[in-house]
Amino acid sequence: MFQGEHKNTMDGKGRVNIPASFRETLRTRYADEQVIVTRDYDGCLRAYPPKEWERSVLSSVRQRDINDEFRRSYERFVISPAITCVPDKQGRILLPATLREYAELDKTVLFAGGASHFEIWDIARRDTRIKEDLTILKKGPPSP
Amino acid sequence: MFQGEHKNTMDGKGRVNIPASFRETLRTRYADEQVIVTRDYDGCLRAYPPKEWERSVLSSVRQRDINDEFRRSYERFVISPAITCVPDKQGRILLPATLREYAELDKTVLFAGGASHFEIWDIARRDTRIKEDLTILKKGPPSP
DNA sequence: GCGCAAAGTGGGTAAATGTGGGGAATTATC
DNA sequence: GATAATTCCCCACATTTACCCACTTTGCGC
Repeated sequence: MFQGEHKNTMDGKGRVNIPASFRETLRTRYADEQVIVTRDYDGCLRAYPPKEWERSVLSSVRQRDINDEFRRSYERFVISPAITCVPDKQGRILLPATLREYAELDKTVLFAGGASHFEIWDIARRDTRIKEDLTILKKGPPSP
Repeated sequence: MFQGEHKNTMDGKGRVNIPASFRETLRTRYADEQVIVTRDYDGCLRAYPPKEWERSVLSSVRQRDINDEFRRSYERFVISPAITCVPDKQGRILLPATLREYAELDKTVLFAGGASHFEIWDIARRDTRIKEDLTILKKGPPSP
């Protein structure tokens, strides 16, 4: 389980440290170090352990018809920019320029745990997003 | 597996470097260097390792009747402009003028990984396309 | 507080990757 | 057949990445 929010700083080379607790989860629960990072359509990046990537992303998209509009968009937007990141000796990953630009990451980035994945945010973006979420939540869930 | 998005620049002669990770995939997974490049009907180019070209393009089209309208269009549009590209010593391929013009490639081009092929895009075209994809994705998947 | 270990940050250097261009060989054009 | 254009095959250089080491900061024990 990836949980909690952690701020780490990205250096000039585009390297960021994965929070130790997330690395711990990767080791113990997935017997793996690497993660698959891609963009999320809320403006952040998402990282999955390879098993989860296969289980919750690839396999679900494959159930759709190959010419399905949603599937094609999803593949272009989510699948194709995905890259496998292997942490270096210090536990850092190098985020490729294209993903960094998309998520507007600069110095301080925020790692946010999800159940079986985690997100990587630019702080400012996350803040505005959280505010939006708050108003959505206060309205309450849709009736049905 | 071809994965990730990579920006490379095409020089005045029409040469572009294939991203190193794609070349790596070609070597290790296909024991080959060359790729077959053709047009895709989303406005970009598509490159296949020869084996995949045979497996996922040629063989599937051959299953259609030779007088089938779709097959005839497909052959004219996709099969016939295809050319085999062999990387030079630096790992670059020379894209023929006709394909370059079709995809409106000029300076900076984007290589986007697919499962068993990759695409070559003009950045601006890809961006507008991605924006469309984003609105499709935010609407959520169709009810199945 | 003090000390230790773990976590996080920064930078140097060699290798790998990407870019540009010259000139010979080949092909096209008239 | 001569000339122009294109392609191929080198070499040289710039940029980026991988790998290593060292330092600072944080958390936690006594």
